[in-house]
Amino acid sequence: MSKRIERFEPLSEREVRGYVCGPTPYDSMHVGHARTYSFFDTFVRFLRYVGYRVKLVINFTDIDDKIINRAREEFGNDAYLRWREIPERYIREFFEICEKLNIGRADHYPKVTEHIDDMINAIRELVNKGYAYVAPDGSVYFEISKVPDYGKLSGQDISKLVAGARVEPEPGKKNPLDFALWKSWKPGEPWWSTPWCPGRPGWHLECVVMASKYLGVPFDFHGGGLDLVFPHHENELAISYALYGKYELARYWIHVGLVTIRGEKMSKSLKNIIPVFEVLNKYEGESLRLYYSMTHYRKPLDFSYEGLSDAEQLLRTLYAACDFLKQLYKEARDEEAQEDSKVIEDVKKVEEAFLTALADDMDTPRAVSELIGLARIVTSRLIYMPEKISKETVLYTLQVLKSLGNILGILFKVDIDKILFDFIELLIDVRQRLRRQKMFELADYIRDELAKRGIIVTDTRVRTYWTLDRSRR
RNA sequence: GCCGGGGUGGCCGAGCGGUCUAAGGCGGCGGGCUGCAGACCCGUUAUUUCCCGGGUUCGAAUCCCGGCCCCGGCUCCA
Repeated sequence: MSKRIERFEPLSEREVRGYVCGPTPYDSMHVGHARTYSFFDTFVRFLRYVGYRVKLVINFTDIDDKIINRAREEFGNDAYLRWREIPERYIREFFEICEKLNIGRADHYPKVTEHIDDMINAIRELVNKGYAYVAPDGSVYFEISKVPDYGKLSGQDISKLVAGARVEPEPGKKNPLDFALWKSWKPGEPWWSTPWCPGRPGWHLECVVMASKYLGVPFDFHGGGLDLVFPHHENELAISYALYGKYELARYWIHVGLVTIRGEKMSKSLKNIIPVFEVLNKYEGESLRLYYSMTHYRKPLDFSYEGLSDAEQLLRTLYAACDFLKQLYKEARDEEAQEDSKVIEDVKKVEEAFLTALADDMDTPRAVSELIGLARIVTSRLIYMPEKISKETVLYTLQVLKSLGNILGILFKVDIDKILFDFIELLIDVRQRLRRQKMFELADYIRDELAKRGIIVTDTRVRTYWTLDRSRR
């Protein structure tokens, strides 16, 4: 609310409760949606890493104009009977994409259609308290002028908003800015019955109702895309003020910057929307995940495949470091060694810097660069001195690399099946023997054939290291 | 019109009053390692500089004022 970066202090000592505005499942998720959910997943992982219990709720607005329209397009006159297929399909897709992007499960995924009664009760209360009124057609509107601070969250001045070009006054509204809590039924639309009229819920109210049901009010953070600040979150805040008497639905509001394409916002009219599945046809979700982390969450992210390829390559470097460590482990000493304390100290420094970066308004780009620094320690120093470090130090380094990567939602495919690992090691050993006997043709053959299978071999003066390319599809 | 967010190297992107002779990545260049190769390693790649013009300060990319430009929001929006 202050428009400033504030120190994050949860309402309760050990637990953080958060609500993220989920999708309206009427179409495929695009790279902008995925950015938002990826960010909050990283945020939650970070909070957990530093010791909080986190309760996260992400909702589905599964009844809405856009869903009805989509159903009409697809099913024509059957839309009335089959509209539920639309949200079902896209909610399924949402979860598939979350899985590919390694976005962890929230604690609850409430749906509007499963909370109609709660919403009706809330509307009744709002009407009784005088914050809402019933229009002649039975629709119920929220009266924003009853909320003194309306506009504070988004920094809007209501007197100026009225003049806004895009406000299309609806009959029955006292003020064009009043918004529908309940929309009266029109032919062909789904409906639920209420004391006012058959119809369906409007946008905004559901988030307040469901957040309060699953988290209580106020809760710690409320998030979503930047485009939700106005009117959505402003209206949520107004509703919660009316309902709970406090102009504070959530302690902190976190809004993720929008994704642009060549500097412009993705939109249907510009036909520049990039659905997540399109990206996932060419890249691993993990690469996209890292790509997101390379831009600070509050900044706009100008999506490009070039940038994504950069991220993919970085990810290879990170995995190479992990794989090298596992091979290094075999060569490292059993007992404590000369360089151990120095290495451990350096690794700890990186870990600290990484966490400091995230504690500073979730500076993931800085965190990424720290993580790369850690990979560099491995690929430029450690692999050349197996005799100077202990197995324990190698394991420790690997564990830090993995767990820091895990906060960013990456490096979750480090483990390699033991049989595969041993098998590759065997081939590497055979190739080494061939090289020693100057049978380079055969040695190169092995290297090439391994490369075709995504195993990249690197000869160094101490050992031949190899890495599995996880970005291959 | 009103309200936000921005403008940093060839590109992406950190930095938010001194440690900036500007992190990190990509790309370029040079080299190393190697039998060769590399998605390996090292070095180098902004140096009258951080959109422009003023100002504050011992000191500014970082703060203030004034411009210019870009993007977004103003009931479809993550």
